[in-house]
Amino acid sequence: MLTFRDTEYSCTSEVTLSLISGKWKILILSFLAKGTLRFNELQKLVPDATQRMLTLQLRTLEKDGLIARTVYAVSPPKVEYTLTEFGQRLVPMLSMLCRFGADYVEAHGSTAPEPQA
Amino acid sequence: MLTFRDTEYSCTSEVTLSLISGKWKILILSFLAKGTLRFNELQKLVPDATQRMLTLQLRTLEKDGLIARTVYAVSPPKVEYTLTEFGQRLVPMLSMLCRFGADYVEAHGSTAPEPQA
DNA sequence: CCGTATCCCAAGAGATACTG
DNA sequence: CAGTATCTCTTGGGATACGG
Repeated sequence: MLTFRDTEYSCTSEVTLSLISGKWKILILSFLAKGTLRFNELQKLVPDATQRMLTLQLRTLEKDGLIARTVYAVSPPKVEYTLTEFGQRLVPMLSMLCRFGADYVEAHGSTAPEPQA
Repeated sequence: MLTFRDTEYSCTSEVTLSLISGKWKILILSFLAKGTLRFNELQKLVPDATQRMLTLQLRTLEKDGLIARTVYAVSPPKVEYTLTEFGQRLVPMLSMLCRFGADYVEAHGSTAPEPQA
């Protein structure tokens, strides 16, 4: 049992989960894992996220120290997002989650494998 | 992009997340990783979960094939829960999530480490 | 002992419109 | 270009009571 930022967790793994749960966070992190991106590039890569949601998720990731936001004082505005060192550390974990998920879907995908007749 | 059980996922890691997100699932899985448990044993181990919530989480985990439920036709009733093979496979991942979370809390815990005076 | 049923609330997320 | 501001709706979870 631990308290972290006014929230109670029964295991530190729940802290990790709280960092990456959010409709578009995994997608965002995956793309940023390949390199720095601007806001509108992310928008194109995650077209189903509304501008509002994309911003919200980015703000949370930034506040949590997983990504860094750099604003260039130019016109038109230019903002870049990158993974922080901690964000980088997350990448191999995302891969594991991916692999497990893929295995799971393959095993449970075709719902109820017919017993060989 | 994939559809699995009427839900859209942009990455298989999101499938994995959906399997383990739930207020008490990680805790339940962690305890079951150490061995089979009866319902009321779980209740004592997870006292903050209401009976209803505990049941709900267990039902979901069962439906998702991560735990198995065995009912013994005795009086008073006796029900046992165990990890399935797939549930076992989850265990090392939970450990990784734990370790990352612990690192994270340690690094970000004492909010703004004072520059050594 | 091991649940289910009902009611309620708060957080997360979508749609849409506006701005420096 | 890169955001805020509202408003609404759905979902997860809590409280409580009852049943085989």
